Amino acid sequence: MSATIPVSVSGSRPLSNDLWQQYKHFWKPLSVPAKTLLLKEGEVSRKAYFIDQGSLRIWFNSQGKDVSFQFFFEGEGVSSFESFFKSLPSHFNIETLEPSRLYYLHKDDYEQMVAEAPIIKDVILEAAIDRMANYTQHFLSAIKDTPQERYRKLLEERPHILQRVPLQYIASYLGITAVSLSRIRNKMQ
Amino acid sequence: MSATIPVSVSGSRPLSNDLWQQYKHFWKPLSVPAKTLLLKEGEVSRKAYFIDQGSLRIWFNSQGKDVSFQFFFEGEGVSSFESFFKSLPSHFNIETLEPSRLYYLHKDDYEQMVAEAPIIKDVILEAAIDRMANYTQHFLSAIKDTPQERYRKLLEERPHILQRVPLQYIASYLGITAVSLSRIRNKMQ
DNA sequence: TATATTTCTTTACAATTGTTAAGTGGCAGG
DNA sequence: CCTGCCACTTAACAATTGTAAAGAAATATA
Repeated sequence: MSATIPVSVSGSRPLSNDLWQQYKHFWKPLSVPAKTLLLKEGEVSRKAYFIDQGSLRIWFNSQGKDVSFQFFFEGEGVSSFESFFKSLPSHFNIETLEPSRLYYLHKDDYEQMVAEAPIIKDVILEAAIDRMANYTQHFLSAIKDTPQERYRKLLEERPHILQRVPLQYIASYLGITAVSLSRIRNKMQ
Repeated sequence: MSATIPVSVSGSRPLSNDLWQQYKHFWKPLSVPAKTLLLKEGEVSRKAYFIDQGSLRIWFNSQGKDVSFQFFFEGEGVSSFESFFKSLPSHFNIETLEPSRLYYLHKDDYEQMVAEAPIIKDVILEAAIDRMANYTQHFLSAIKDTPQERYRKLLEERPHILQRVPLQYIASYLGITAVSLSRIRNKMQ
């Protein structure tokens, strides 16, 4: 495994530690082509993923429209947090953007892991709080910034996204149409 | 105390249980007038609040503009989650909208509580995941719905907000100006 | 390489929103 | 009762965005 298994299971930065190393054998390798659906809207998530190579996106269907919600790359963990931890139907689809080499943790193995080492829950709680802070920032940006500002911030803070994610997905992520994003890009020369 | 101390400490529905009842003496009563600042942007939160009577809002300053982020009412817990649990400077202000009767839990007492009953962390984790699901829905609505639709949903799902929160605050919460909200309201007769 | 398919850009027009400023109504304090 | 303050509405105009359709560019597939 070239990247380190992260503490987070839903998109936070990777954060290795002894505890996690101890249980990394629970993570199983998986290689999939682009556009592979790893989790389908409405299904209960039984797996948390870690990206060794490639990229994923989380999206959902809104009145026939494909709306991207978040993008993930090497070294990041991905899951439908609420679905995985609470065994509820997922509101989202999880799909590969590129051919990807992944590791996944099955819910049964996760259960065994926390049964053996309950302290792992602290790690999960911290990850959940981090995730929440992240979503909060997303939401705040959506209500306080214009689409131009959101695009400019994305360009500054996560330029790699622009190089690896189709613009139509980025447009829906910014809450605008592909046409409007194209105009914004044109205006910024 | 007329309302039950909730499991959540950041806005989820109240959810009493034996465990929580056992520690409810840690919560101290506090009565404050309207527009009282309970937590200031940049400060580290040392208290989590529970609303017995009245209402609160979380807001922040964005380039001189007052942007409301969330509203809370009787029976709800309120805190700057990340600030309280991770002792980081808060990104938000917490302020009363109306004269309010509150209960608060000091961070020191919270520490003692989880030291005595570590299982309370499970409850916190669940609350955190609930919060996250909530923020997620907020964000999704912000990128997929028009301001009209968001206003219509607010009217349907949380009509009490319209009756107790000034429209200017609701406008910023919806990501639009007070003028635009007024037009939308007018258009919907 | 050639062709097909997908992605992105451009255009024109309608609809929505922001901005600024003026006007209306309610409410509290003197 | 009056005055001032605050919240909300309305108006006019500029700017932005959505929609639909056509065209250009890039990518995939044979």
